[in-house]
Amino acid sequence: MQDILEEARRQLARDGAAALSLRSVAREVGLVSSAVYRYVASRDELLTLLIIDAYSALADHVTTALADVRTRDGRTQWRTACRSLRAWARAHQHEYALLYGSPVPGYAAPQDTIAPATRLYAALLSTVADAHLAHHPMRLPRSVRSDAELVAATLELELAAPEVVTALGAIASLFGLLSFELFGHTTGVISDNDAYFLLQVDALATTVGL
Amino acid sequence: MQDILEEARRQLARDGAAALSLRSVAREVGLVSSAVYRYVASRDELLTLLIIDAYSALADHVTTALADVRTRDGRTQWRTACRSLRAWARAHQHEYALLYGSPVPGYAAPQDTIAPATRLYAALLSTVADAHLAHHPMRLPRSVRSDAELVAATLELELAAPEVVTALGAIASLFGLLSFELFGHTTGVISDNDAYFLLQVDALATTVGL
DNA sequence: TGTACATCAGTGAACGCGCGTTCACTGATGTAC
DNA sequence: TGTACATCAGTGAACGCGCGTTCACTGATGTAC
Repeated sequence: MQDILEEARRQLARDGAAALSLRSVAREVGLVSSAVYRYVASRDELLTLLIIDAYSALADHVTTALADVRTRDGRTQWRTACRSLRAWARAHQHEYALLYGSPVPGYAAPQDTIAPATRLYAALLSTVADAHLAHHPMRLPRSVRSDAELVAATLELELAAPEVVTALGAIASLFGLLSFELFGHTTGVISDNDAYFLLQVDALATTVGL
Repeated sequence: MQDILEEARRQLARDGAAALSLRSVAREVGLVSSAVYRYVASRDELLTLLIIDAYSALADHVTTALADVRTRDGRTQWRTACRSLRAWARAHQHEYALLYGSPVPGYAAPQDTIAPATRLYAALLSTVADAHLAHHPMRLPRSVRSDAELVAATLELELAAPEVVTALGAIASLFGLLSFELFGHTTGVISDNDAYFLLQVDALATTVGL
């Protein structure tokens, strides 16, 4: 089982989710194709395992980066989280694409992927938890307000609704920046992706009130 | 040729790029599979045609929406552009995924896709062209500054480098928001996607100085 | 201590599927003298 | 006006490929009496 997962991870990293097949995993691991079904019910289940795996690895990566900086400064934390997120994404492009790119056609993500996915958001939001937003002229519709409050409650964050909304916006921006870079939309436009990313991350920190 | 493209568009819209095959297009259009090669050199070329097509359709959509509002107010323009972008994306999810989601494995976008892709960015940036950014404490590294200046020059925009950078950030944010929504990352978090999107779009307008 | 049985990982063949691409060809339409 | 030839859209068969999944099976290992 360990072998199968390892090989599947390797193939995902090398060729992407679309190219992942039970048969080639079996082949590489020295089994006949049908033997894999002793361990995994279907291709979709394998994919689910890999997705959970990737979410967890990413969350671990960011979490330990945050633990390592040992600072109480929100901006530094935010910067650290963003940089480690980007580092992981660049090192695991296919995994990133699997998690945050186009949904795999015909595959419906089961409930089990939610919790590991949430860990990253929790880590990111925690870095802005002590941001002091001078003033929020943001008037929230009831629906959005209650969503935001639910997020804060679920993640046990001491943030008011407008702050949560702002922070969620910053997270979406972050993934927008990453997806643009990793999916090739900055090619020919941005020459220095490192500097550009850091600049934007700092701008987001400011927007968020850090 | 027209028929082939139409059918390919239809299959792309229905099943996504991954499921698009020359054989099924041929079948549906009433040709034998090899006959398609009289019109299209390979599957990749067909994909390229569809990508160019989609970029153009999207740019058209946003451009005409902008032309229709007839306002000189930047914020209204920005809002209009964002809303029409989102409307198109929601109505053409697979096309959106093809353009802005994970890159198709083994497919390298040729030069021909750049121009049509640029039209949208030009339209978006034009809406912030007369934004007045009170003050930009942004210190730009040389590399980023020259990239930004090149963008402004290429698109013939009267924007200083820091403003371009801010605007590009807003565009990335926009796509981050859209991708999150369309790729299912707001499910269970945001209940009222319409309101949430508009709120964030307005926040971006403010950030950008509109 | 030895026999009978159950468990279980892995095998091998098969089903049925769809794909991209090539190639020699037919047969209708258009063109040139 | 009529014949000879060229063009060109489309055919049909084939190559070679890989896939997910099922199913009856073997043979080694472990367990119970």
